[in-house]
Amino acid sequence: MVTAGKRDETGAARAGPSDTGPAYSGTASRILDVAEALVQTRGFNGFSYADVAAEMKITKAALHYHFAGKAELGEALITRYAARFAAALTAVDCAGAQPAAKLDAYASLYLDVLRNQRMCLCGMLAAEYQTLPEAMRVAVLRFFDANETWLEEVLEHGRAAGTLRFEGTARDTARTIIGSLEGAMLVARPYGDLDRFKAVARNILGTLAPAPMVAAGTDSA
Amino acid sequence: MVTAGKRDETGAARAGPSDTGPAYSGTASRILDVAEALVQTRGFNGFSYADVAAEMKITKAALHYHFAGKAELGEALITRYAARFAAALTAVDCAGAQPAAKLDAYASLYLDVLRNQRMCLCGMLAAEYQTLPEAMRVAVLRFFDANETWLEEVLEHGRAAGTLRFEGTARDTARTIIGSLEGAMLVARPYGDLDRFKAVARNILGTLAPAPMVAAGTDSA
DNA sequence: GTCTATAACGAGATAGAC
DNA sequence: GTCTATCTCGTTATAGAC
Repeated sequence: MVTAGKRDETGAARAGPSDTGPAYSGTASRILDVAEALVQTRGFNGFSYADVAAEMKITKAALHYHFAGKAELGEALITRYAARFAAALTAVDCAGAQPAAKLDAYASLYLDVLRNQRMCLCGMLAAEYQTLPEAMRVAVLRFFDANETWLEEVLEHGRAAGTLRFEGTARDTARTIIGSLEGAMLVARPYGDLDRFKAVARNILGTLAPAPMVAAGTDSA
Repeated sequence: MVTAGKRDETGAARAGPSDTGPAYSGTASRILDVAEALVQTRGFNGFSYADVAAEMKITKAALHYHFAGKAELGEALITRYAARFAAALTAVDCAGAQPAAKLDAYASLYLDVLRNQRMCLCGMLAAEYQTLPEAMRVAVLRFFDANETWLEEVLEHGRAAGTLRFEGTARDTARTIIGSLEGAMLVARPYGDLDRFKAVARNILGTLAPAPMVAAGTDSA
């Protein structure tokens, strides 16, 4: 599936105690880092092997050794990104905070991406969806599904505990959160304005809980 | 709204009594139609002159006669799209409905785009922003600015009349609406699921007014 | 694991005929 | 206003040396 030619020659890159996904060699891992940054800023159709090779100071041919083609590289990018995101959500769960605080933490993940002047990888790929190879399409949808599932559970727990209030289903509310935060990133990034994102996140999450959300410096609520 | 069908080359394409923007020749207008559809579905970096020429059954060279380069074509696309969108908003204003109904109409404009399995032109370009020529960048931001200004006024009027309720500034709320609807389109399109968009729109607009919104056939909420 | 070299193709763009 | 023909460049990808 991922076409990492060989395994690590040294230690490989591991995340932690729970092993998620394939481990890439140091070079393959760095290729993914560079490609990821390029896709998140320029889009999958807006970068080339030449771009990655130039930034890494290796040749295009070397890239093909690690990832047979752009499609395989793209697939690996999503898989790694999704695994990292899932790990971040698990970390939030393990912190054992209240549902409302979990939603704040969720929004903070988006904010961190935007801080690096990047778009969410899968949000970017969602825009280019029609041009993507099938394997990438499937992976993109799975990413959103995973987000939805996690949010749904947080929302249900919050509603059961009485700390979150919302109309309609938890699923629709989860989809609203995902869509709104993705869109907030999409629009805020061209303006280079973090506050634009924060204002939307505050508005969205603010309707779910009485307490102020997301790095709320001004406590007008 | 958004993207009319085909016009004959003798009549040129006019919107109505109030003339907005430059009038294109029949051919130029059809080029814009085809290119618009391609950008909205595949992105600016996901289509080529060859694609347009093929669909129109003319040659690439003919395209260059009407639009010197891809940058100029892109600029013309945004300008026309923004003018059409502005005209649609003016039409909503002239209908003289209540603020809440205007917001519904606004969301319907997005829904119509999604119905054609397209992304908002400027939402798509926002994703590709970093790769766009300067003139296109400016035009994209102006589109969002115009949306924001219009929504801001609707929101202010609604709040003054007591038919809309929201916390914070009208500007931040306007930005929330834009971001949320753009993001809802972005995510709903890959799933090919209109309901996904509707659910988000209902949730977002529902927090602003007591009445159900957006083509709410079932008022069970 | 990385290189040189190159194939094979498509991109945006131009010149000049009709 | 559209054509044929061509140019130049960048793209993905492969073969084979080191």
